[in-house]
Amino acid sequence: MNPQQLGEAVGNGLLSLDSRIENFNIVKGFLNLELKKSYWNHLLSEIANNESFGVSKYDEKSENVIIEYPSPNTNKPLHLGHLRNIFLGFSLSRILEANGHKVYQVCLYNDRGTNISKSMLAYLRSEKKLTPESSGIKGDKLVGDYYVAYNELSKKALEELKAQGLSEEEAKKQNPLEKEIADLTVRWEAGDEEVVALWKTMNGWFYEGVEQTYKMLDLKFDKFYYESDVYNLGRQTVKEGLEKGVFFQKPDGSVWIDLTDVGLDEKLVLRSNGTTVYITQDIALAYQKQKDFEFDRSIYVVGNEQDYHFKVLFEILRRLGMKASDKLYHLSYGMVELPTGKMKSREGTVVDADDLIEDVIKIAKETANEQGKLSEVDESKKEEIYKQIGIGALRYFILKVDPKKKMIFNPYESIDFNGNTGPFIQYIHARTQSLLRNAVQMGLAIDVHEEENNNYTPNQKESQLIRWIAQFPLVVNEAGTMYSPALIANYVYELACLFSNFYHDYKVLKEEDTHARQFRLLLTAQTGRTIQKALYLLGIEAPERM
RNA sequence: GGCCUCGUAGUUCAAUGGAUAGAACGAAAGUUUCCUAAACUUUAAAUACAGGUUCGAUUCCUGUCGAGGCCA
Repeated sequence: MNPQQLGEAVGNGLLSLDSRIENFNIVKGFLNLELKKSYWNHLLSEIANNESFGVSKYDEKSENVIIEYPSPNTNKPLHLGHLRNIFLGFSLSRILEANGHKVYQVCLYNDRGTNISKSMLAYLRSEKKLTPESSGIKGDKLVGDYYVAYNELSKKALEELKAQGLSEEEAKKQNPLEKEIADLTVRWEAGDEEVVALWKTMNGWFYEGVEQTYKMLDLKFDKFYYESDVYNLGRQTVKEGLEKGVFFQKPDGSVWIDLTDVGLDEKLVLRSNGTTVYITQDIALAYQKQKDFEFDRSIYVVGNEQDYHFKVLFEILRRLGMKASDKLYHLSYGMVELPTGKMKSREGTVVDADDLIEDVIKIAKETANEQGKLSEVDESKKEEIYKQIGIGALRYFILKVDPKKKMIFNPYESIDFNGNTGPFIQYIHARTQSLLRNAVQMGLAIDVHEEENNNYTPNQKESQLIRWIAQFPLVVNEAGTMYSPALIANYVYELACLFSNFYHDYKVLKEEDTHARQFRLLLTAQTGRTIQKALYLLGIEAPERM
């Protein structure tokens, strides 16, 4: 039997079995099925009558999912890279909820160590001893300023040493500031009151500042973890691991795990002096999270420069026999680079998160004013819409890219409001809402009953649109299993394009055939609803007008 | 040096191993007495290179070149 004959046979079989099929044809070894026109009316009504379309309910298949992001260091304010992290974590939380899971969002603050010591030292050395209150500077920015000040102090000290004839390396070794940092860190670990008090104060500034940024982005965490709480944990786990034979001890007393059989290395988990290392803390935190949330799945949103670290961590947890250790996932995303390359704080090329947010809102406002939009909306509402559009543009721009891939962001050009952008999709949504408002004014009600709509035969653009809307639940599912908000972004852009196309070619409210008008109103309502739901999953607001 | 990503129009991004590689920005031309022109319609423009597997490869494998990352 050749492909043509096989196709005929299968096609004829399906034709007799499924009443929804109108006809079929065979092209280049592909069997294409043509559905009956009435099928589309039926499908549209079904979607319209489904309250929870695209959203799964919590049931026996649902999981407790814990997702950790963006886990900043407390010595520097958030930048563009954190924004990608935040947008991904936030969107993925919503996507997993839509898949029926219970999602807990947590944030780990890396609040100790040499970085914050540097900011503290610069503060102690400064003459003015500025605080957020005295300076009016946002807390996280101020701590960051001190961090930068430290680097300048350090650079100056190095140059002085080099002027005395020391080599680069020797100067680094002898840098008195490095010793002071080490000293501060030791005093902090010993619980020195003065140091701990300053540490608390400066971290406090940071939290106050960064939480303003979180609020701007609608982030709400279920729990905050602090490195200072977990850094000393993990010894007990190491001990148990030794007893189980998962770890082994070297003659100097240090504890290791041998992962060479799975292509990784030998990894240190406890130093010979009994202090923990980074990964020991992560092991401890994993157990802490299990205790706190009894998760079935645990997701870490962390950049891809830590791929190796997470491979090792997950392998260790697996061997320790932690519950749900087969459901650990590192959502590894690529770096955000500038056209000039990587962001470097030393070269002052870091794009600050707050500044960027402020800029995009400003651009949204200017664009709206230029085009004379929103003239009939009152002032406070306008500001809210500018914010929704600006931040929507930023979120969409970053989320539409496959998380795994590194992306290039040009602060001056990337935020566009035309084309494949957040505002375009928001605009199409606003149009649907405008149509529906006008329909109400004209006294037209939308009828979702199938039999009413059956009197109309959808054209090709309409059936295409319905077909695409019907895909939505599948896409939500796919985005969840692939951990990829980009799939939702691509989906909703296509949806907006299809509607825009339909809207351009056909009248809705001015259509004289009442059956067609009713049908199109229902289609408009369902398109609007689906765009709104998809944007919600991306963390993007859908304004009623713009 | 070892390991891990990645390489698609001028630029930024798409494409479960499937049909003529799809958009957007930018470039060129056009659409407004018509439900929002942040829109719509045309045109030009791309799979780094060389092999292999397959009926079929942007996708999988090998090598070369190039970019980035992790480890020492």
